[in-house]
Amino acid sequence: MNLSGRLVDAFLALHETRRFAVAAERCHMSPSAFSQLIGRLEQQVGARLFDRTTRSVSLTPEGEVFAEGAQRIAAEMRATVHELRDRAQRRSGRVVVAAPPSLAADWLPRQMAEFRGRHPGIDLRVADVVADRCLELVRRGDVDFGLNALRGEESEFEARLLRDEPFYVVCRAGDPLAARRRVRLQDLKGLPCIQTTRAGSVWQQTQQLLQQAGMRDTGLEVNQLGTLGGLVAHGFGVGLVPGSALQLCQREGVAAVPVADPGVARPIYLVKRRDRSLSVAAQAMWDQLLADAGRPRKGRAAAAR
Amino acid sequence: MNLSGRLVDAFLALHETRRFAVAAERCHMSPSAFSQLIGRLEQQVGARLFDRTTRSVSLTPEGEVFAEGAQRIAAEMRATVHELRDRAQRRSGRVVVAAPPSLAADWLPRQMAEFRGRHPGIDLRVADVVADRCLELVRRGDVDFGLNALRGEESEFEARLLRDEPFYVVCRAGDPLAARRRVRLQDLKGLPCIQTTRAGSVWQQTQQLLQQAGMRDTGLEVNQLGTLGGLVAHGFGVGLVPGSALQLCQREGVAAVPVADPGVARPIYLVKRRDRSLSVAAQAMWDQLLADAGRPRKGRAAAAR
DNA sequence: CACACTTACGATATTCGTAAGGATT
DNA sequence: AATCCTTACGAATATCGTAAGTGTG
Repeated sequence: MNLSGRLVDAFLALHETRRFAVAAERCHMSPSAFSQLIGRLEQQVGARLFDRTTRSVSLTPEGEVFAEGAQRIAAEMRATVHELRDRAQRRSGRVVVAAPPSLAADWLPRQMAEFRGRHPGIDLRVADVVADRCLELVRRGDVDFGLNALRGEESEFEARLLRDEPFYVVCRAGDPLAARRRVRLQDLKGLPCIQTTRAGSVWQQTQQLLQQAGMRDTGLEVNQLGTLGGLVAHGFGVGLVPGSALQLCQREGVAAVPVADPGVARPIYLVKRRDRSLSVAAQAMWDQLLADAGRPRKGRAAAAR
Repeated sequence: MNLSGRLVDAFLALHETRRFAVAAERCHMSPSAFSQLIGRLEQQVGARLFDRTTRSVSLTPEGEVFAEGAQRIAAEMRATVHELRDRAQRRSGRVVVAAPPSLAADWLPRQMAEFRGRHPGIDLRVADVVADRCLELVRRGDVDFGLNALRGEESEFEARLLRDEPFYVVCRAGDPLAARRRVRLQDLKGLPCIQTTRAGSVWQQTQQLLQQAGMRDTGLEVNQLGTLGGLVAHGFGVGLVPGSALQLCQREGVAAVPVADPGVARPIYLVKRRDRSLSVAAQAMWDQLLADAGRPRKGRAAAAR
């Protein structure tokens, strides 16, 4: 017993047209092949489905029973295949990406807008989370992939470096540092430092840098970069933030200067579960992000002013 | 694009077992063939459905989408095919037969009981109607076939003679006729006659006979044969009824004597629509009735007493 | 190197189309 | 005689199994 979509379609075609010849044509077949096909169908279901004389074709009582099932089967098949085709063609689907607040503030939305232009049918979502939760979301499958400074366990996650973000010192506009085109870590020695939350990747990375640089710990630790900007503006200290986060703390009276030391940068990885492949939609987004990273960098990260 | 039941089953098997080899065996195939089959499926739906390394097999996001549809499709197919198989095997179905009150009173129920014994799953119904409505029910498809003294239009109906029923004269037990083993029409001359309803086949046939015999019209016309029995018992006249109807008018003080004239009989036809075939269930009943008619007649129609 | 899926390729089975056959009007 | 479905039969296609190949742990 093996019903095939073609068998069902043929049945329905004959049911509707009540003509072998017409139904055969609709199914792109010769009348002969079509007749044999109906014969096979009847044999497979074990009952005659059509009463046929040369004059008329009509359903037997069993045929009527089958017709109802056939319609449901055909509908399910159509729906399922279409759904899948749509996803494969990127005409539908959903992509959920986890990203740190810095990237979620501007760069990622820009990417999403571009993606939406290309694939209007795909539903886009973003989970803006601190680094700590990013890998967790990826692991649980709550997001398709994540943008993160940590690439996770090699065995569990698959990561691709998207780019390295330079760090910036955020200080008061009046600060001597603000006049410089770039600074080095050693220049920061003894300066009061405002930290971001420990859950974020920035803290996890800058913690080392601050100690290397010998900066002074103010004890201030903010969850939102906007808060950092405010504290800096009012003289509580300086901050060390990656380029993409600049916009969030930039404001009147605040300046930013890139840190020039080689190797001082925040990597941004695309991270996915190693054991699961991306949906077609997610893969398209992943590819786009990667392609963008490969493009010659335009004036990203509103350069220091 | 052509989904087949096998393809869907294979998909589900692999989904459940997560092993090509095991799933292949469950589908009675070599691992190789199974692999190719999954490959074809993926090609047909246009998306990769499984992530497979030699170590593990799991669904892709598209595979998960497909899995839901596949389960519905498989369920529909199973249900539809089973339903049809059951009907073809006479394990389910329904038969509705139209019959005149006389046959519906005893003979038909007996046949139905026998049929039910053979095919307990088949739902049996009977429409006990006068001859006038019988063909109408058959025409409208309200019944699968009818038992009737009229065979209907040759072009519209297909009829098979089931048997010829002899007529009986129903009279008071004290009547001189009651003592005879059989009578002839000529013996009835001048006797007061009680008729059955004009809508029934009995009236339609006996009307002629009564005139031939020269009986006297009492003006009495009953709908129920029981009424006829009552009228006869109380001396209102005699009745002329077919064998199968005897039981309905038989009672204390009433006797019945067969009419011996050759050719004086009521034919009982099985009648169906010519342009529609019977359901498997109905055909089985039809065949049984026909077979019974062919069997040597046992003491049907509680002989005259 | 052992296991599990895939690919190659010849064998087999289905399915198709052309053409002849049969039935109905 | 015309129309429409079915059967016959060789051809094309699809599917299968054996066996070799490939990648992973």
